[in-house]
Amino acid sequence: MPVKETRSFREVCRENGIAVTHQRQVLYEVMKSMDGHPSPEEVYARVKKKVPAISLATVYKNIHLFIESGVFQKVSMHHGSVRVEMNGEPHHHMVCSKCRKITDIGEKELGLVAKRSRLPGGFLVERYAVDAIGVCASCQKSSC
Amino acid sequence: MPVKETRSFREVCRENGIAVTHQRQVLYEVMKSMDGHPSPEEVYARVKKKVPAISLATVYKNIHLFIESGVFQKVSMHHGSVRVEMNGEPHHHMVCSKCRKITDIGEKELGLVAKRSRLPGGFLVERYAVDAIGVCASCQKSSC
DNA sequence: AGCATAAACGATAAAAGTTATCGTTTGAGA
DNA sequence: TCTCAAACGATAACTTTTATCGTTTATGCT
Ligand SMILES: [Mn+2]
Ligand SMILES: [Mn+2]
Ligand SMILES: [Zn+2]
Ligand SMILES: [Zn+2]
Repeated sequence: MPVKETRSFREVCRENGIAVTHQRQVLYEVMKSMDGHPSPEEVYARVKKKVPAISLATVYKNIHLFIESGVFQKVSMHHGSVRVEMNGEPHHHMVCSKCRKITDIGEKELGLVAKRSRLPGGFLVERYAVDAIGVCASCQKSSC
Repeated sequence: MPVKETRSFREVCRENGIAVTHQRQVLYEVMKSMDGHPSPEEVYARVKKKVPAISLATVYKNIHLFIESGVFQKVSMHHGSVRVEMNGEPHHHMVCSKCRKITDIGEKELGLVAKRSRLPGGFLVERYAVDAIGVCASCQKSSC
């Protein structure tokens, strides 16, 4: 069973043209075993137990690599510096995955339906925030 | 017309029990005039043209104050450090506004949105990311 | 298996974003 | 006008992320 896991990781690397290093492999397996939505520091703390000499920079570099390769994803497009919303009207956002531009869009234009105020686990909903993630018109034209 | 604006800002301050300082007032008016979703640094650059001696710390402190008072909002709950998603199944998130915990929820349990792949302005949608923002069961019990 | 080379690694400095500290200034109520 | 808590500016400190660079390692080719 570790054999199968190893083979599948090797295939992932082969597909994406990246080398199979010891650090990379342990990182991949540790991350796969983690629940929730850890930060790079949390991943670093975990993987350090198995590879004590690993560098935080290596963790960051490989998390980026995994995300670029589609092996894992980012929880949100909105990490980094805080952004302020001055538009008091309830609305949602279109987020361009190329240029990261955030554009307002009303609920009606979005075609949004069905709003539950209670969700499984007893979660009480105050509001919904929807991101339509894709490519803006300007980035579709320019082939960058 | 500047008189009316001033009065409304004074009322906002009165309602929230905060002092009407010169910096605060200019900051409020500059921010209200800004489109999009600026970062604190962008706000700072703008307000500095009108109050050159203002400190970046003052900008940060007042942005927080405005957000806490509900005058303005944050674009997203997900600023700060990047979080990695290892759950490959398509899903959305419940985000607790008290403890900030992020919990997975499937599309079916959520009640979901309509799926338009084209949005106004020629935006091409790749996927939707929905945050149900509210209070988790644990934070409902504890009255903190 | 041995070799060459590009990629990856670890250590750490630097950059970016944010918060804390502290002495000085100012707004609000008496 | 006077008093004092609140707010301000300057800047140090902290957090998160990226860049740099010398060393090590994986890979493809004999
Ligand atoms: Mn908006
Ligand atoms: Mn998730
Ligand atoms: Zn774009
Ligand atoms: Zn909570």
